[in-house]
Amino acid sequence: MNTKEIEIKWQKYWKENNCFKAINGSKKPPYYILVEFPYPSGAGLHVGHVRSYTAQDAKARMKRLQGYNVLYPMGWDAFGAPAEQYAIKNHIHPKEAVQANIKTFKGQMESLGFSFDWDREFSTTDPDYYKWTQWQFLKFYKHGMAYKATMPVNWCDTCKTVLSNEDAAGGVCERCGNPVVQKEKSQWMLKMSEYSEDLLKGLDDTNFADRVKLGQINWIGKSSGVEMDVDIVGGGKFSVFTTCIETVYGITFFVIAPDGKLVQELMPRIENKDEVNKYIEESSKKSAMDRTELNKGKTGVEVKGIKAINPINGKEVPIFLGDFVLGDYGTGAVMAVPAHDQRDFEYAKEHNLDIVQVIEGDVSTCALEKHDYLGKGIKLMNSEEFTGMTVEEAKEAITSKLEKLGIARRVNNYKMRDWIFSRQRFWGEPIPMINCPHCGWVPMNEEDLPLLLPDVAEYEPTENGESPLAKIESFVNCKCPKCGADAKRETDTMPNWAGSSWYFLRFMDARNQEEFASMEAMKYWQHVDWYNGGMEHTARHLLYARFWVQFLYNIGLVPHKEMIWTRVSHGMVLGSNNEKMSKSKGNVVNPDDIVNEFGADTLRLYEMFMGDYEQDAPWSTDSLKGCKRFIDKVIKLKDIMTSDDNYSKDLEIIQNQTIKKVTNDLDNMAYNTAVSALMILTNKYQEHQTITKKDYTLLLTLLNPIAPHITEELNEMIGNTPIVNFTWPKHDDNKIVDNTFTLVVQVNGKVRGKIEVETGISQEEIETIAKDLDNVKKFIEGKEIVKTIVVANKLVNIVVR
RNA sequence: GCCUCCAUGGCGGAAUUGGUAGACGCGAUAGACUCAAAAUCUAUUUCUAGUAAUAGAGUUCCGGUUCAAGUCCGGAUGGGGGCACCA
Repeated sequence: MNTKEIEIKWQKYWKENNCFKAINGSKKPPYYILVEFPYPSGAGLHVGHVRSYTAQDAKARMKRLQGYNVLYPMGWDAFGAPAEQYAIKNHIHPKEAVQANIKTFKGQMESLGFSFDWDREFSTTDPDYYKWTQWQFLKFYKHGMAYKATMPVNWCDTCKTVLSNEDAAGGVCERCGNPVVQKEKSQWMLKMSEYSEDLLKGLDDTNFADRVKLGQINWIGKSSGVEMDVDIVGGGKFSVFTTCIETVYGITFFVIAPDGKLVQELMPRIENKDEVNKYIEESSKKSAMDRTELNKGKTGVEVKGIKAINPINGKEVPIFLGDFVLGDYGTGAVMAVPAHDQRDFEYAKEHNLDIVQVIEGDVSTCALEKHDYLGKGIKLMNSEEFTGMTVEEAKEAITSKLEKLGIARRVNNYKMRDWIFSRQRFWGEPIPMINCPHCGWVPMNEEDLPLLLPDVAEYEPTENGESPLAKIESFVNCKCPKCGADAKRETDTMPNWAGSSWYFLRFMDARNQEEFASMEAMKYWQHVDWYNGGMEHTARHLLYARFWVQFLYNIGLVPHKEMIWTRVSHGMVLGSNNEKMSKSKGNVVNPDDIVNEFGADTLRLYEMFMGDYEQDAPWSTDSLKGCKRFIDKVIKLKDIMTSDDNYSKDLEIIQNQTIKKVTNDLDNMAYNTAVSALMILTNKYQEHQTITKKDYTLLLTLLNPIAPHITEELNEMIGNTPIVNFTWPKHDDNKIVDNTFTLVVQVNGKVRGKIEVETGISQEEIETIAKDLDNVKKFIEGKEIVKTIVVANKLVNIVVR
């Protein structure tokens, strides 16, 4: 059989008959299946894409046969640094590169027969789409959720560009190898931290797996503690946050951030200015992650001439600069209790500082930390009136006392920070803000959107790190929408995350020219039922998207606070050497080659069969061939088919078991076992010598979601109407259990015999049969039977002594 | 460093959630068909001993709970993912 011809034939049939069109407002129950839309890179579709798209495609195809109005859309996440880099390197406008790449991707997807509703396709780079991304940014701004702030960025002075932490790893620029410095930049920020609590609570309204929820919870990073004011000798004060206020008597120094405001305020009074400035200079070269690593957290320098006062006992203690404290996180200062915090302990040893123990236990070699002492009834020491209280009592009593003194407050602290929303890049959505010399920052009028990216070829980086847009005068110069004066546009663009934070809403109503999506459409679809994507996106992308949706909900623009119900993450397809596929390693498999040589159905089937969907799996062409062999077996079954239009009676049980298994497995993303069940059914059919038309049709139907082309073709050849119009089969619970089962007989938990017995046999009968087995007798003879445990329809365990 | 997930034959993996470890597939070995090869079909395939029945060992390692542990608990080792400008 010519797979290529069959594939093209059915792909054409599906397209011409609008088989996969989702209808807004349909009477059928809605079912929204989503895969993360890809970034259309020049490399073309990856076999990893094929894995997740096939998985969701199989689910979509089954759900349609089950009577659902299925929305399975596809689009393009095409803004971002890679497209810009590609453009600079190849002297091609990113717009053109993206268009060409999308064409390739789409052709590849079509060749694999994915049942996307292409009528809803869009790219985040379409003005029709980013108009609404900009419109939503204006909503953030108008509701006080967007603001400008000065933030440090990784800067490469050679490449004249801002770098990600990844590209700046180890303090050197990934591209040119020169040292990376920290540079202050004025950036647009979204007040995501305001949503910390809501984003935590919202998880209750989702069906995410526990580990996905945990990822979100940890990212938000809530901790309850105390914020305490600390006076400086000779005037001034700062505050610190701690979750361990019970150790307050153990403070022997404070550490403040080298990049914070406080050190600058204190500068005139600092005696060792040169030393301090040198340290500030050094730490500005390190990224946040390098700074906070525990084993590197011991560098620091004392701020001489200035002491802080421990508010609980009035003791004067030194202040240090330490780069493990970040200026833009928390209060930019921490209290240090070396006896009860390992990092402080090591810091104290390194800098010869006092260690004062305030909780009972051994602190001679390392700190006694909170996980060592909490919840164990351990008592305080060296803590004035609190000495002798348990840690838990003291926590409360000390907090109350400090509160009464008016120098401390109970607060919740969140790790999650505001979202840095500016990028100094060309290839992103322009931020629709105008800086007027008289009015300050003024939002564009909504009716003037979209603010188009200028259609010029000047996207190379600027000398000073401004966005390439800053060089384009026709873009920059404009009139203030408020007063009409000459003004200048914001030249930063949005991060790639912006467009992907709400695209799933647009798919619900993709051609709407009046709104980003109508409330009616969003109410009809309700939410994304299954959202599939990569592991690497389960924390941040999902959090950004949830934040965006919650904001839109709060201003009345979407119907629910959470618009994504279930999130699943697929494992990667690795190269056959078990490493990530990459050109440099030469282990890349191109899906086109596989489709041409083995057919789309074989590739789809193999990728579903290769392993647990949520785990990484290495590519194996041998295993792929095994899947081809399976499809050939299914084709050959046609030769033993009779025209009998009933099911074979003796295949009833295995058939009903397979229906149940495949249906459940497709629902639960257990594709590898669904395929395995179909292989077992096929093997049974083969042994059976003849099968009826009905038997064969059932197999083709169950296999159809995974291998749609060949099953449609075979189904047509045996005279049926297309499977795409079928109703999905249902199993009969009365026909999945055999009337006998294999009873497993154990003695002391070890299997000593197996015997075929009737289903539903009584406990007494089972015991009698079990004890009568020769091999069992050997092991129980002359021993006392302590007890006998029977598991219904499964096993019996005789415990002897 | 912090958070998190994972670890089962020669290989990919399965195990109804505490109840037969190794389903299904690959590979390998032997046989059938063939002048031959490929394809296909049949049989065997966790390890050790045994012709076999069967016995012993066995799910990264150490320990625990239980009649029963791949599954639950404690600890260790190794690997993947995330850590805020790659997406």
